[in-house]
Amino acid sequence: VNVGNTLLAMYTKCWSPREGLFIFNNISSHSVVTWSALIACFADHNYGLQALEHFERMQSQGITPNLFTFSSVMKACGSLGNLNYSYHIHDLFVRSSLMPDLVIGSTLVDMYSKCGNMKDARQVFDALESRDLVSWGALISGYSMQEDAVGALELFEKMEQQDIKPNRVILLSAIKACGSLKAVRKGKVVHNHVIESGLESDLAFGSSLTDMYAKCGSLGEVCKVFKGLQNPD
RNA sequence: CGCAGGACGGUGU
Repeated sequence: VNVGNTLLAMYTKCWSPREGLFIFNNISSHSVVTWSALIACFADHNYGLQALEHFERMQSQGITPNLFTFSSVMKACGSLGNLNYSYHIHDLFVRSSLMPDLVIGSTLVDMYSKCGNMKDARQVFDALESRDLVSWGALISGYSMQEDAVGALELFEKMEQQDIKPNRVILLSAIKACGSLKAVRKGKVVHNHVIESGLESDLAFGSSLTDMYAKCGSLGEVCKVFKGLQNPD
């Protein structure tokens, strides 16, 4: 069977690593696109080691990684929590002379966060030339995952100051941080963002808000969330 | 003209 790059590219996310590898093995000629698609497939399914292995193999075939390759390998480093390889891939990227884009930027932030290295995550974030909600979200949920609720809320407030509207992912992390800090006042502010964004009916917020208010000891607010009441004022 | 890469909460296991 010979499957074209286009087909490979189209369905990467639907395939298990097993299927992805099978398809890859049945393609007669490989390019950076087919290699990257395979590595992305591994990375997506938390097969970090296989992603790194195949990245090494790709390089040994003399194929030069592109932005797609790098972002997938960085994602694999994050899921493995492999800080050494993270430094390695970051270094390779810098020396590649590829121009970093938004995806690379937030992937790096996420990679260092998942390795537990918030210092580098923050440094990358601060150095980004442009940021979108994913970049912000990667760092905020990084702080949140590392149980640095203060860091998460500080960043959230920085967003508010810049009038950047938080999205679902960011709000979820902020709510979690408010719960850890028992910051009920801030929690209500975040709750208002949720309402303004029309996300109250999202079931994820029901349980996160309930958890947050419960940790804050605000049982009245818990009831309101349950009844799906809007904030009167 | 399509076409491969990025952040995900609570609970339980």
